Amino acid sequence: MSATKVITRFPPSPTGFMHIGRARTALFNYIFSKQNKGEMVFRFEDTDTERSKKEFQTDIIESLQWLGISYDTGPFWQSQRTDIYKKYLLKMIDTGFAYVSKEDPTEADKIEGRTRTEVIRFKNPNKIITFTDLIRGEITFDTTDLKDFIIARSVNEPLYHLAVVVDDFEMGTTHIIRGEDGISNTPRQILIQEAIGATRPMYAHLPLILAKDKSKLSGRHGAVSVKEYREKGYLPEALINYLALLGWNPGTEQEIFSLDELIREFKIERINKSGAIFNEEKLQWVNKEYIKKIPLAEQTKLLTQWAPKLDSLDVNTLVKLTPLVFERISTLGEISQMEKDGDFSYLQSTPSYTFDALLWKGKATPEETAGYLSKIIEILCLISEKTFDKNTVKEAIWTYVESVGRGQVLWPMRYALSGLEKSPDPFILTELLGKKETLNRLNYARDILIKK
RNA sequence: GGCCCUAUCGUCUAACGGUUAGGACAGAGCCUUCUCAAGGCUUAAAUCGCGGUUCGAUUCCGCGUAGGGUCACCA
Repeated sequence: MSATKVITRFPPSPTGFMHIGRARTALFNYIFSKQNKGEMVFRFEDTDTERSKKEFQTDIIESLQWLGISYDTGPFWQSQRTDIYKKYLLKMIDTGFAYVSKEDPTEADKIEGRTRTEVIRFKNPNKIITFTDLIRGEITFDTTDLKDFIIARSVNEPLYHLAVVVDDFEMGTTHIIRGEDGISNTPRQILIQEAIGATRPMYAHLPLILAKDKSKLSGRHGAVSVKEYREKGYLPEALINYLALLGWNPGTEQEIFSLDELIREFKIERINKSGAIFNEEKLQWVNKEYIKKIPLAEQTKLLTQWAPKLDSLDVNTLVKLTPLVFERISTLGEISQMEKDGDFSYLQSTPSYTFDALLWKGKATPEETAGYLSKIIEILCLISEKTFDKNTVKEAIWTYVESVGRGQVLWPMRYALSGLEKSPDPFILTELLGKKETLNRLNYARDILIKK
């Protein structure tokens, strides 16, 4: 065991919403630091003042919070650290590791009427760099290809590579865990490290999260931001769980992990090397696993939150309705969809329909069906209001139902109560509606059949 | 194109060099069932190709091929 404390970092640039790839990177950094009793630094890489937006900063911070990923130090803003970078730039120029280079104005400069013709370039020693990646092993580059790359526009305007290396050094970063797209940045950064006398951190490059077509996941592939998944009604625990499983597994058959379990089980060397396609169907399944585990009281709260119109129902009905809804959904957003589709309509108002919908598979005649309903009504009338629940109702009518055929009776009964092709079973419906309303609806249905 | 990375079912993946190549999601079928769910059972589905190394390659090596990443005065 090394005596050095593990320090990881999460350094987003606030140039876009927190997307799921970024969230997974944050997650792995978080898990790794936690399991090593280390710390995670959070900083905004906002040296690109043109593209950095406050809105994105807010979204990133909120997403992190929602996911339950905390940091120990920060946030820092690179835009507030120019003095520090300047110090290093000056020193690098002084020691010959960097130089001010005369440039022809770029196209962009010409268009925007700028006349600046100097930048700061890194004096490339043109050497072979080999570094060890915790996930991929040794990776070698010939830095000659990099030429004398630009590290700052001026001493007051540092660019990404310089700022990153200085920050990671100053902040004591021991492990850089980032996406695979960072591999090709590594040799440049190591060169700068060597120039400023920084120690080389450990590297771990995560496989990328891919879209269905195996390309890098981006906006054009539909939902990619944490925010969107939040709005669709995914639980943070589920998203975390799924993201952790993308590129990592414990080697056992366990698939459901709390954040604490992840911190316990995670082994960085068990991370895969190849990119993984983001599969929302599997995410849905994971989400369902978590939704099932929510305590009833909390589920009921979520129910009215996602289907506000249900708020008019009494608490008792809501509590009974909750499990019926939750066994049918995999995201909370589906509750809103159900409300929109009218799946709860029968609870708010008397359904209307025509007589033929009441006939079981169209096989029973209206007369027969009216007879079945009459019999059911007759039996239900005998049950006292106090004991009127799904079990009592079922016991009371079951013998009769069996004698004439389940579908013959139960279909019209259920349809009469809900007015829906698909709904919970007729017994729970009677309980939900209560004796009085149940009889009203059954009578209404029978009347329709008779009038026919 | 240069450089770098990667390659097991449709997808996520498991497999000290020796397994009937395992699991999960999705799919199909069956059971349960008045409907929709839920649940249970069953099933189909993969080692990119060619050479090596080895008694034996999914596993190690090489070469192909394919995919991806990266090549900014963005991060």
